[in-house]
Amino acid sequence: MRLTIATWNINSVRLRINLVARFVEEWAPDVICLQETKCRDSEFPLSSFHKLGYPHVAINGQKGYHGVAIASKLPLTGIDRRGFCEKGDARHLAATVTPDAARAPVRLHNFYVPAGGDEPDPLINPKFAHKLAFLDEMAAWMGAETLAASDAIVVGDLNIAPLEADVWSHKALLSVVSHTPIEVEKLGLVLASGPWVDAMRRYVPAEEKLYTWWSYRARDWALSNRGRRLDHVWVSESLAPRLGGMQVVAESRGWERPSDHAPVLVHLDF
DNA sequence: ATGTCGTGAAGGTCACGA
Repeated sequence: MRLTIATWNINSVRLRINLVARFVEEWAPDVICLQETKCRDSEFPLSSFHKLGYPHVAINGQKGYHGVAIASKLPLTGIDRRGFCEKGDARHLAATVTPDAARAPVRLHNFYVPAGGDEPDPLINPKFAHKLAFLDEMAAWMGAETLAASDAIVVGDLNIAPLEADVWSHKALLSVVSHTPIEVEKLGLVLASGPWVDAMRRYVPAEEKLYTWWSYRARDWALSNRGRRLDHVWVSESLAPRLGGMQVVAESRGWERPSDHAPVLVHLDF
């Protein structure tokens, strides 16, 4: 069978539930991982997901900020939420899907890494310090738990564009939070806590521009095309041979009242 | 190129985070 997994920073799931509907009707992912749902669990539009064909939904929300969710056509087991940096933020959600009863299950981790504020100096910007600490804790925990030792996937808005071709201008963004060397280094340590494989870059060469986010502030996001690849899909090395394709659904950025992030889809063939 | 969004608590707009 083919398992299609999507990840999308939706920037308010309640405001954009109709965009979620349009996306899943056109792309029919088996599992959709959302970030920035921005609502309490009691406010989550659960019945909308049920009507869209996703009877299994795991949520980790909070009032107004952050929040992650996993909606699935297949049963979700082992639902778990980890807190990072003792902040009480809803930034992680894990669940297991079993695409093929004859195979080992796949563990899925959905992350929303802190954005980090504007000033790229942890000594004067507590939000940037939090982002760096979050990455350190992520690497330590993922390594200690050996998450990549069995079939596993990490998705989410990691809020870092690590490669030069992950941003519209490497030079211009070297001191812009999301592309600073210290963040890129720490994200590299998270990746190396695996072995994890950057699934998106299996399909687009490292030298080729690839974006998942375009600022709301551009007059014309498509014309200026000053994007960044902030959203990621990593698979354990054991799953890499199962990779069967990847798309960034950039057209969604042009939909009415869009999220500033586009969904990323990855296909796995079992 | 400091511009545009979403939320919440007010209170008919602003602060904050992104």
